[in-house]
Amino acid sequence: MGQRNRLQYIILGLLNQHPQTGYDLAKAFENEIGEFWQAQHSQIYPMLKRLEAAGEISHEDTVTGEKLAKKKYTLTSAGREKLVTWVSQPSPELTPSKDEFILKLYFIKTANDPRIQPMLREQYQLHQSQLHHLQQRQETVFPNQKAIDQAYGHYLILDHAIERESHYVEWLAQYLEK
Amino acid sequence: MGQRNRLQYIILGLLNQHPQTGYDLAKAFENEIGEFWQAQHSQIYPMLKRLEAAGEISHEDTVTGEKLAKKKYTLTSAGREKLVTWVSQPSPELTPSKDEFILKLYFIKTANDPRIQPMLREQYQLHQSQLHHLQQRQETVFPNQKAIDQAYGHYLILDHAIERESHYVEWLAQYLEK
DNA sequence: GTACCCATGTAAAGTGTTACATGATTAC
DNA sequence: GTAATCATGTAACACTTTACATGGGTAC
Repeated sequence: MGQRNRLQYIILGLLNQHPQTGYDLAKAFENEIGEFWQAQHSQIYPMLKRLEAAGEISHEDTVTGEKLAKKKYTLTSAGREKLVTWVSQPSPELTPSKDEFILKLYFIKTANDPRIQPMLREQYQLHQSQLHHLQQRQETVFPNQKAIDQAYGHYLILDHAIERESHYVEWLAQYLEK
Repeated sequence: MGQRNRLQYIILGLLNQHPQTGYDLAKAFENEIGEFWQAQHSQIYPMLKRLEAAGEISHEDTVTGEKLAKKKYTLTSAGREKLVTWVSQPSPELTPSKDEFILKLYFIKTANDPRIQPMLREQYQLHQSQLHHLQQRQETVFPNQKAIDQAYGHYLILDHAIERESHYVEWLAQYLEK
């Protein structure tokens, strides 16, 4: 990963939805898109500066209350163009993934090793609760067809995340002893 | 990711299966376990030095042909202990994943955007061919029950990878227009 | 008044990729 | 002989996380 600087495009994409602050972006990386990309604020703020220096975004200071200064960032037309180009480009590479639990299983040689079942149970609970969480979010964010139509992309990735978790849970259950 | 130095444990786990060279390890990160962890030789060789300095592995020089020197690494008892501890430890965190294609979908707002179908088709082909590749590997590596019993962990992770790809493909197909 | 969240930033350290470098062996 | 693969290593750079640092706003 890395070195292709995908983060910049994701920030452009998020800002294209509506102008937001760095703090808002950091929240988005925990919620809406957290299933498929992560970034901390320490990575976001410098990137916003870079994008602004490159003329792809601009900011407006807004003041809440006494003097809390926020920087609300917006795409420039150059930024919007760059975003469109990125989205239109093919993504011909499989996403590498790193799953520590699955690897631990790999290092267990025999099917009757007593460590397997507790490990499976732990992961089952972990993914089951994540699945519930995602399903609840789907119910609240997309209660009807209209909500889906208005944020189709968001619907797609949430649906994908739910499918992924649900099959992970099924796979675990298959090897769980009753 | 990072900062927990998982790579060291994976190397210990691989060496525990049988003594190997850094080159062999690099190959393993492309093949057997490439679905769930990746590392280049530039990361592996320094790690081998670190592990050896820490007394967790040791190496033996072997010479093939005229003077090709290989370093075959083996676990020490300290290394084996460290590996067992790691495997026995819980893995209570969900694996973060980064999927550029899914994110691009997120930035497309409407279901009838003309970019969606070509993107889905591209990913369909990509994951379909990956699925075939994994299925073929399963057939050749695990032709019978005996092979499964002898490398149960390997069987599990290959099975998991196949399930994952196969559901990814199904998910894509669901949104593909005929 | 205090705990929690909003809000922005920088520094340090760790992890990972690409490129640089070199040489031996094997299959054609 | 030459291309592909085996084999080992370092350097530079890019990316990511954790920690350091600061201050305002809001709910109890």
